[in-house]
Amino acid sequence: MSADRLSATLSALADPTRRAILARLSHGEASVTELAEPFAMSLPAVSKHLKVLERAGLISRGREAQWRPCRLEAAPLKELAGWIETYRRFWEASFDRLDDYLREIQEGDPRDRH
Amino acid sequence: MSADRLSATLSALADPTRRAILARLSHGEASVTELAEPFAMSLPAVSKHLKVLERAGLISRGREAQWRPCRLEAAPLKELAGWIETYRRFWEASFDRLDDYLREIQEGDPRDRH
DNA sequence: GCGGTACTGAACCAATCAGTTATTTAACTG
DNA sequence: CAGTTAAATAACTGATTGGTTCAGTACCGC
Repeated sequence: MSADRLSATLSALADPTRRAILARLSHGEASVTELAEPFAMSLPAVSKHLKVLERAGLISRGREAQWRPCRLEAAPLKELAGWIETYRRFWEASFDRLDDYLREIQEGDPRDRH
Repeated sequence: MSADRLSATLSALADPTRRAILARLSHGEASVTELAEPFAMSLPAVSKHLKVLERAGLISRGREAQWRPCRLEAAPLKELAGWIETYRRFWEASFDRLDDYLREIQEGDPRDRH
Protein backbone atom coordinates (compact mmCIF):
# COMPACT_ATOMS: atom_id res chain seq x y z
CA MET A 1 0.00 0.00 0.00
CA SER A 2 0.91 3.65 0.54
CA ALA A 3 3.34 5.20 -1.86
CA ASP A 4 3.17 8.54 -0.05
CA ARG A 5 6.38 10.32 0.81
CA LEU A 6 6.06 10.17 4.57
CA SER A 7 5.42 6.44 4.56
CA ALA A 8 8.40 5.90 2.28
CA THR A 9 10.61 7.95 4.59
CA LEU A 10 9.42 6.16 7.71
CA SER A 11 9.72 2.66 6.34
CA ALA A 12 13.17 3.46 4.97
CA LEU A 13 14.19 4.65 8.44
CA ALA A 14 12.61 1.66 10.19
CA ASP A 15 15.65 -0.48 9.49
CA PRO A 16 18.65 -0.13 11.85
CA THR A 17 21.11 -0.93 9.07
CA ARG A 18 19.74 1.93 7.01
CA ARG A 19 19.81 4.30 9.99
CA ALA A 20 23.43 3.34 10.60
CA ILE A 21 24.19 4.11 6.96
CA LEU A 22 22.64 7.55 7.35
CA ALA A 23 24.64 8.13 10.53
CA ARG A 24 27.78 7.23 8.63
CA LEU A 25 26.85 9.59 5.81
CA SER A 26 26.31 12.42 8.27
CA HIS A 27 30.12 12.44 8.56
CA GLY A 28 30.51 12.87 4.81
CA GLU A 29 30.20 11.08 1.51
CA ALA A 30 31.15 7.43 1.25
CA SER A 31 31.36 4.72 -1.38
CA VAL A 32 29.24 1.57 -1.27
CA THR A 33 32.04 -0.70 -0.06
CA GLU A 34 32.94 1.80 2.64
CA LEU A 35 29.34 1.87 3.80
CA ALA A 36 29.15 -1.91 3.72
CA GLU A 37 32.31 -2.44 5.75
CA PRO A 38 30.76 -2.34 9.29
CA PHE A 39 28.03 -4.83 8.45
CA ALA A 40 28.02 -8.60 8.47
CA MET A 41 26.13 -8.83 5.21
CA SER A 42 26.85 -9.15 1.54
CA LEU A 43 27.43 -6.18 -0.73
CA PRO A 44 24.26 -6.71 -2.76
CA ALA A 45 22.30 -6.51 0.51
CA VAL A 46 23.83 -3.11 1.24
CA SER A 47 23.19 -2.10 -2.35
CA LYS A 48 19.51 -2.87 -1.82
CA HIS A 49 19.41 -0.81 1.36
CA LEU A 50 20.93 2.09 -0.54
CA LYS A 51 18.31 1.76 -3.23
CA VAL A 52 15.59 1.99 -0.58
CA LEU A 53 17.21 5.09 0.90
CA GLU A 54 17.58 6.61 -2.55
CA ARG A 55 13.95 5.97 -3.52
CA ALA A 56 12.93 7.64 -0.25
CA GLY A 57 15.07 10.63 -1.21
CA LEU A 58 17.26 10.21 1.87
CA ILE A 59 20.46 9.84 -0.13
CA SER A 60 21.69 10.76 -3.58
CA ARG A 61 24.41 9.08 -5.57
CA GLY A 62 27.10 10.52 -7.78
CA ARG A 63 29.48 8.91 -10.22
CA GLU A 64 33.21 9.02 -9.85
CA ALA A 65 35.00 6.47 -12.00
CA GLN A 66 33.90 3.09 -10.68
CA TRP A 67 32.82 4.53 -7.36
CA ARG A 68 29.29 5.64 -6.62
CA PRO A 69 29.67 8.05 -3.72
CA CYS A 70 26.55 8.44 -1.56
CA ARG A 71 25.57 11.59 0.26
CA LEU A 72 22.90 12.36 2.79
CA GLU A 73 19.80 14.28 1.64
CA ALA A 74 17.97 15.83 4.56
CA ALA A 75 14.76 17.04 2.92
CA PRO A 76 12.68 13.99 3.90
CA LEU A 77 13.99 14.24 7.45
CA LYS A 78 12.85 17.83 7.56
CA GLU A 79 9.41 16.79 6.40
CA LEU A 80 9.30 14.06 9.05
CA ALA A 81 10.40 16.50 11.74
CA GLY A 82 7.56 18.75 10.66
CA TRP A 83 5.03 15.96 10.93
CA ILE A 84 6.17 14.85 14.37
CA GLU A 85 6.15 18.42 15.57
CA THR A 86 2.35 18.39 15.52
CA TYR A 87 2.50 15.92 18.42
CA ARG A 88 4.98 17.86 20.51
CA ARG A 89 2.38 19.10 22.98
CA PHE A 90 1.63 15.49 23.90
CA TRP A 91 5.05 14.91 25.38
CA GLU A 92 6.06 18.40 26.44
CA ALA A 93 3.35 18.84 29.09
CA SER A 94 3.87 17.10 32.41
CA PHE A 95 2.02 13.82 32.57
CA ASP A 96 -0.55 15.19 34.99
CA ARG A 97 -1.29 18.22 32.86
CA LEU A 98 -1.43 15.99 29.75
CA ASP A 99 -4.00 13.87 31.53
CA ASP A 100 -6.05 16.97 32.19
CA TYR A 101 -5.67 18.05 28.59
CA LEU A 102 -6.82 14.72 27.26
CA ARG A 103 -9.84 14.66 29.52
CA GLU A 104 -10.65 18.21 28.51
CA ILE A 105 -10.66 17.66 24.75
CA GLN A 106 -12.34 14.29 25.02
CA GLU A 107 -15.85 14.22 23.60
CA GLY A 108 -17.10 12.15 26.53
CA ASP A 109 -18.00 8.50 27.08
CA PRO A 110 -17.85 6.34 23.93
CA ARG A 111 -21.32 5.00 24.79
CA ASP A 112 -22.85 8.49 24.59
CA ARG A 113 -22.02 9.20 20.95
CA HIS A 114 -23.80 7.47 18.06
CA MET B 1 14.61 -7.93 12.01
CA SER B 2 15.62 -5.62 14.86
CA ALA B 3 13.33 -5.40 17.88
CA ASP B 4 14.84 -2.11 19.05
CA ARG B 5 12.45 0.59 20.17
CA LEU B 6 13.24 3.11 17.45
CA SER B 7 12.71 0.58 14.68
CA ALA B 8 9.43 -0.49 16.25
CA THR B 9 8.28 3.12 16.45
CA LEU B 10 9.27 3.90 12.88
CA SER B 11 7.75 0.81 11.31
CA ALA B 12 4.56 1.36 13.28
CA LEU B 13 4.41 4.91 11.92
CA ALA B 14 5.25 3.84 8.37
CA ASP B 15 1.63 2.90 7.69
CA PRO B 16 -0.77 5.73 6.73
CA THR B 17 -3.71 3.96 8.38
CA ARG B 18 -1.84 3.84 11.66
CA ARG B 19 -0.81 7.49 11.36
CA ALA B 20 -4.44 8.40 10.73
CA ILE B 21 -5.40 6.49 13.86
CA LEU B 22 -2.86 8.45 15.88
CA ALA B 23 -4.17 11.69 14.40
CA ARG B 24 -7.66 10.71 15.48
CA LEU B 25 -6.43 9.85 18.96
CA SER B 26 -4.76 13.23 19.27
CA HIS B 27 -8.31 14.59 19.59
CA GLY B 28 -9.06 12.27 22.49
CA GLU B 29 -9.74 8.67 23.41
CA ALA B 30 -11.74 6.48 21.07
CA SER B 31 -13.07 2.96 20.91
CA VAL B 32 -12.00 0.45 18.26
CA THR B 33 -15.19 0.74 16.17
CA GLU B 34 -14.94 4.51 16.29
CA LEU B 35 -11.35 4.33 15.09
CA ALA B 36 -12.31 1.87 12.35
CA GLU B 37 -15.19 3.96 11.04
CA PRO B 38 -13.23 6.14 8.53
CA PHE B 39 -11.49 3.17 6.90
CA ALA B 40 -12.65 0.83 4.16
CA MET B 41 -11.36 -2.22 5.94
CA SER B 42 -12.61 -4.87 8.30
CA LEU B 43 -12.57 -4.48 12.04
CA PRO B 44 -9.97 -7.21 12.64
CA ALA B 45 -7.64 -5.33 10.31
CA VAL B 46 -7.96 -2.22 12.46
CA SER B 47 -7.54 -4.39 15.56
CA LYS B 48 -4.22 -5.59 14.16
CA HIS B 49 -3.09 -2.04 13.48
CA LEU B 50 -3.92 -1.16 17.06
CA LYS B 51 -1.89 -4.08 18.31
CA VAL B 52 1.10 -2.85 16.31
CA LEU B 53 0.69 0.64 17.76
CA GLU B 54 0.33 -0.80 21.25
CA ARG B 55 3.45 -2.98 20.98
CA ALA B 56 5.34 0.12 19.82
CA GLY B 57 4.09 1.94 22.91
CA LEU B 58 2.29 4.55 20.81
CA ILE B 59 -1.10 3.84 22.33
CA SER B 60 -2.44 2.27 25.51
CA ARG B 61 -5.78 0.59 25.99
CA GLY B 62 -8.17 0.71 28.90
CA ARG B 63 -11.23 -1.33 29.73
CA GLU B 64 -14.69 0.08 30.05
CA ALA B 65 -17.37 -2.55 29.92
CA GLN B 66 -17.19 -4.05 26.43
CA TRP B 67 -15.30 -1.08 25.05
CA ARG B 68 -11.54 -0.86 24.95
CA PRO B 69 -10.81 2.85 24.70
CA CYS B 70 -7.46 3.72 23.10
CA ARG B 71 -5.36 6.72 24.00
CA LEU B 72 -2.27 8.23 22.48
CA GLU B 73 1.05 7.68 24.24
CA ALA B 74 3.64 10.20 23.12
CA ALA B 75 6.83 8.82 24.69
CA PRO B 76 8.04 6.99 21.54
CA LEU B 77 7.33 10.11 19.49
CA LYS B 78 9.49 12.08 21.87
CA GLU B 79 12.28 9.57 21.44
CA LEU B 80 11.92 9.75 17.67
CA ALA B 81 11.97 13.55 17.74
CA GLY B 82 15.18 13.33 19.73
CA TRP B 83 16.76 11.02 17.19
CA ILE B 84 15.81 13.15 14.20
CA GLU B 85 17.07 16.25 15.97
CA THR B 86 20.64 15.06 15.45
CA TYR B 87 20.13 15.64 11.73
CA ARG B 88 18.64 19.10 12.04
CA ARG B 89 21.80 20.90 10.92
CA PHE B 90 21.54 19.08 7.59
CA TRP B 91 18.34 20.80 6.62
CA GLU B 92 18.56 24.06 8.55
CA ALA B 93 21.55 25.49 6.73
CA SER B 94 20.95 26.92 3.29
CA PHE B 95 21.73 24.42 0.59
CA ASP B 96 24.88 26.26 -0.46
CA ARG B 97 26.25 26.44 3.06
CA LEU B 98 25.34 22.79 3.58
CA ASP B 99 27.34 21.96 0.50
CA ASP B 100 30.29 23.81 1.98
CA TYR B 101 29.82 22.00 5.28
CA LEU B 102 29.74 18.59 3.63
CA ARG B 103 32.85 19.30 1.63
CA GLU B 104 34.58 20.57 4.74
CA ILE B 105 33.97 17.51 6.92
CA GLN B 106 34.55 15.09 4.09
CA GLU B 107 37.66 13.00 4.46
CA GLY B 108 38.54 13.49 0.81
CA ASP B 109 38.34 11.39 -2.32
CA PRO B 110 37.08 7.83 -1.73
CA ARG B 111 40.02 6.54 -3.79
CA ASP B 112 42.50 7.93 -1.28
CA ARG B 113 41.26 5.80 1.60
CA HIS B 114 40.83 2.77 -0.70
C1' DG C 1 43.34 -6.35 -24.17
C1' DC C 2 43.46 -8.66 -19.38
C1' DG C 3 42.83 -8.93 -14.71
C1' DG C 4 41.20 -6.70 -10.70
C1' DT C 5 38.03 -3.67 -8.23
C1' DA C 6 33.34 -1.51 -7.50
C1' DC C 7 28.98 -2.10 -7.95
C1' DT C 8 24.30 -3.68 -9.89
C1' DG C 9 20.91 -7.12 -11.41
C1' DA C 10 18.50 -11.52 -11.45
C1' DA C 11 16.78 -15.45 -9.29
C1' DC C 12 15.68 -17.50 -5.28
C1' DC C 13 14.15 -18.22 -0.27
C1' DA C 14 12.20 -17.67 4.41
C1' DA C 15 9.85 -14.54 7.23
C1' DT C 16 6.82 -10.86 7.99
C1' DC C 17 2.87 -7.93 6.76
C1' DA C 18 -1.68 -6.36 5.64
C1' DG C 19 -5.68 -7.81 4.57
C1' DT C 20 -9.69 -11.27 4.45
C1' DT C 21 -13.64 -14.43 6.66
C1' DA C 22 -15.21 -17.17 10.32
C1' DT C 23 -15.14 -18.15 15.10
C1' DT C 24 -14.86 -17.02 20.01
C1' DT C 25 -14.87 -14.28 24.21
C1' DA C 26 -16.87 -10.89 27.08
C1' DA C 27 -20.13 -7.70 28.65
C1' DC C 28 -24.39 -5.38 28.56
C1' DT C 29 -29.76 -5.52 27.82
C1' DG C 30 -34.36 -6.91 27.94
C1' DC D 1 -31.97 -16.86 30.09
C1' DA D 2 -31.46 -15.36 24.98
C1' DG D 3 -29.92 -11.89 22.02
C1' DT D 4 -26.87 -8.05 20.80
C1' DT D 5 -22.77 -5.42 20.63
C1' DA D 6 -17.55 -4.80 21.08
C1' DA D 7 -13.52 -6.68 20.28
C1' DA D 8 -10.00 -10.25 19.86
C1' DT D 9 -8.30 -14.63 17.90
C1' DA D 10 -7.48 -18.09 14.36
C1' DA D 11 -6.55 -19.61 9.95
C1' DC D 12 -5.69 -18.43 5.50
C1' DT D 13 -3.79 -15.62 1.41
C1' DG D 14 -0.98 -12.66 -1.57
C1' DA D 15 2.50 -9.14 -1.53
C1' DT D 16 6.60 -7.25 0.36
C1' DT D 17 11.01 -7.51 2.81
C1' DG D 18 15.68 -8.72 3.79
C1' DG D 19 18.79 -11.66 3.02
C1' DT D 20 21.49 -15.01 -0.04
C1' DT D 21 24.48 -16.58 -4.36
C1' DC D 22 25.78 -16.17 -8.94
C1' DA D 23 26.37 -13.61 -12.89
C1' DG D 24 26.98 -9.22 -15.44
C1' DT D 25 28.55 -4.33 -16.23
C1' DA D 26 31.78 -0.54 -15.89
C1' DC D 27 36.03 1.44 -15.10
C1' DC D 28 40.93 1.50 -13.95
C1' DG D 29 45.99 0.11 -14.20
C1' DC D 30 49.45 -2.66 -16.20
